[in-house]
Amino acid sequence: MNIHVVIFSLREESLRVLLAPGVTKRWSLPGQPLGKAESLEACALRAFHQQLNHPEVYLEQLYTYSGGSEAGKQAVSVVYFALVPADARREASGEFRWFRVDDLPPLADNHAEILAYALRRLRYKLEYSAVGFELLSEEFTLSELQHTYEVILGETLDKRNFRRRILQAGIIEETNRRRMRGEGRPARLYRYRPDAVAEVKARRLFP
Amino acid sequence: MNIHVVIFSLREESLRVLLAPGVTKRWSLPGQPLGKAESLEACALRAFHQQLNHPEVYLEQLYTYSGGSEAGKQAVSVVYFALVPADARREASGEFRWFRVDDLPPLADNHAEILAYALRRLRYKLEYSAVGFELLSEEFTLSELQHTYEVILGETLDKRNFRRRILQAGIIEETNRRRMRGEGRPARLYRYRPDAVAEVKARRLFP
DNA sequence: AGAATAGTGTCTCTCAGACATTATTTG
DNA sequence: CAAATAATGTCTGAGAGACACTATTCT
Repeated sequence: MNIHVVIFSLREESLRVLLAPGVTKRWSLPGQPLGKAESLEACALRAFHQQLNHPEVYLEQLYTYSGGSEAGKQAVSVVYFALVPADARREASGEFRWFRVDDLPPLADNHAEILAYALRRLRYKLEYSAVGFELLSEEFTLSELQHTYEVILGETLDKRNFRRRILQAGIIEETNRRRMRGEGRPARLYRYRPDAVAEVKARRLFP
Repeated sequence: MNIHVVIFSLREESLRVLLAPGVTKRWSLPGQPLGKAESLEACALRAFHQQLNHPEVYLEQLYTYSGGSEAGKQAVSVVYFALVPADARREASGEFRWFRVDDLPPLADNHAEILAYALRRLRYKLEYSAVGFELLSEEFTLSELQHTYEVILGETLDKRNFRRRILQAGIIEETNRRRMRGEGRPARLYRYRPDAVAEVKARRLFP
């Protein structure tokens, strides 16, 4: 009875997933055995923190698989997926690596299948929920948000339509601050509306 | 490590769920312990067939819960939900009962929470997939299908809009047969398009 | 003929998608 | 003033929802 975590983040202009090296040449999803009297969520958090030293995580149960590895003994694995902001760079262990989701190494067991499903679900959720924000820091520009969507969906979006839709969805609000990057006109910073954040958090571990 | 199944069906004009009597006065979802080297799907089917002797089932993994019962030992439960056609009346065991989802008895453990979630998911899926057909027999009239939707969603729908949408979704097709009930004009019978059924089945155990 | 149920078409309004120009800042 | 990026509005077509009458069968 194990927990595995699919950890997604945006690094260097692409969507990436965190993998740990296996005993053979295959990589695998970070995982932990479920402790006695430990909840699934607690164990998933533990598996996450084993790799990344970041307090804020979006964590959601994905699917439960059976028969992943040996045929002799029952191997049940509950898989979660996690989203971390791009600025969460404080890595803990040194053995894992971030891989682009479109350029993966050979994977152990059925982890390729799991990852494909996690990616499908992430793309799907992006369209009907506010999950995209979980990959950005607390304040962000609309261009950054749009770029996040484009990277995950793998397609370009129209700037005006994107802004119209995201604004009238009512989940983000303006701040008075701007991002001065020195190049071009400074962009206004936005953040999630606190009550929208609350809604999302309420659904977090229990979709 | 147990499997539980939320079994929905339409009986007597309402959506119902199959429950088994517990040791106390509380009822519970049908369940089975996961056998060594048994897959989750196989065990869910077993739990289903323990109650109902019906070959065709729509079965889908719902969620995995931990810590349901005792605090001392780990209690993990993988929950599936099942849909059976209204004409599947061949019950096996005699102890369970069909309860209306809007009039439930006291339930054991966290089964009320599970059931509420299963119902939410059923309603939600109804809107974007062809899941409604799983509750009807192979051939059905559009009025029967609409009635199914109305009972599950708990609201009435416009007849013309319903027919337009369901027909142009392209998942059902006419047959040459009609349902003669003796009252009123006979209704044309429809069935799922075989290839559309294939699509749905392919996604069945792996949403 | 009457009761019962099946079956059908139109209009309006909202939302999604295509599309180009102006505005603000730095060097 | 040139370069870079941010910000903004309109038109068109498709789909959703409101809405009432005709058709077929049985007794």
